Amino acid sequence: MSGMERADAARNRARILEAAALLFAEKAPQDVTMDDIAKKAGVGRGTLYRRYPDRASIAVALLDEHERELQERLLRGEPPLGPGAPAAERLAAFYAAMVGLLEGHRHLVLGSEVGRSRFETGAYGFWRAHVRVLVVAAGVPGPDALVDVLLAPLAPEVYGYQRSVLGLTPEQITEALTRLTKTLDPGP
Amino acid sequence: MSGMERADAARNRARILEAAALLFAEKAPQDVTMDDIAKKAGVGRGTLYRRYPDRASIAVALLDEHERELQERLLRGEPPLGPGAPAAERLAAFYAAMVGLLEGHRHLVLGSEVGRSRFETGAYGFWRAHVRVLVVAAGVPGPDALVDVLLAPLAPEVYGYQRSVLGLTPEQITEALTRLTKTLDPGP
DNA sequence: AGTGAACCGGACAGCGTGTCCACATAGCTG
DNA sequence: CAGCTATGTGGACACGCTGTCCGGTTCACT
Repeated sequence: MSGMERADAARNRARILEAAALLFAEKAPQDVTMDDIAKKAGVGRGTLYRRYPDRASIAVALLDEHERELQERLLRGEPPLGPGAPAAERLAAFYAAMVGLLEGHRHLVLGSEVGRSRFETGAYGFWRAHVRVLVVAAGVPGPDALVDVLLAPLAPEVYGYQRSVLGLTPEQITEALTRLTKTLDPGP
Repeated sequence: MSGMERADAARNRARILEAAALLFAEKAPQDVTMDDIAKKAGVGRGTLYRRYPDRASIAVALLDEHERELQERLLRGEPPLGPGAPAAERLAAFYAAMVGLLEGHRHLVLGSEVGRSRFETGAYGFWRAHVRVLVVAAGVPGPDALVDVLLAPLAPEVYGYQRSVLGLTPEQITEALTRLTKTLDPGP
């Protein structure tokens, strides 16, 4: 069958992912070369390129399950993250959850954006759709422009700068983000 | 004297800047190679590298005067951009001015960030200091984290995505940004 | 076991970067 | 105006990374 993956292929995929995770953890994404990954995983370049055309796809694969879990909770989890709470509270909960995600997997998120921009990743589309629903629910006029504005501070470069250079804590950042929910209040 | 620039050097600097401006205008920053610029300017690679170690420095040089002008107006211009108006209004004026800058020189701003991140550029430090003053003036507790959050939507990638992919107008984007000034309102 | 298909891995060519140095030229000096 | 020196110039060079390609190998099924 074409849907079945051969045993050796599966084993190599696992080794690649494991090696990539280690490398992404120890140095900046743009300094991790495809050669490094192949070397550390003990496979040849061709094998690596067969499945993953670039670094980004590897990081995406590593990130996938974590993002999936959060996406699931947004869609069907308990309020305030899931449906049922007021838009502003859901947005605040989303921010807190995203800070958690960034804190745990910053290098991976950063790695998933090498070469292409974050807007081209599938995940951005999901976050965008989610926040858009909240903005619309709050009755904000012209919601489209606001969505990306609200999502912008979650760019990994911004978070990394705040954490590593400025030395801010996740709590401080979350608090500042929570302040953004004021934009959903009815107003002029 | 060591402070004096030789005439031929000055002429070549002008040719390099002119060539780079044309190239940045016609294609994406990462597709403009140092070779392209040297070729178009009619100088050798060595000459190019002598003054500008990378693409970013060239874009910064091109951007310099535009940013300087805005910085001047922020410091000493008329309210609401300059001093004298309430913090929220000054922030709104700053956003509007930055949209103008991005709209006019998006490729340059983008180009000034190849390789390094925008936080390392001198300009970011200036915008940061300015917004920080406004946030502090508004009496927001824990201002530091909020500053970068407020600055994040001005990242050229975000603006470019909103304009080119989403098809939003500068006015729509400015309006959404203006909504962010609500974060300066006194609150819980 | 035998067979076809999928998979593996290293070699290869192309591209961009950044450095280096022999040569040329500007601008000072007598 | 001619000689001198520091500065500027330009192209050749070596290196590292990318992405592709193909001969050989291994798996899974019969």
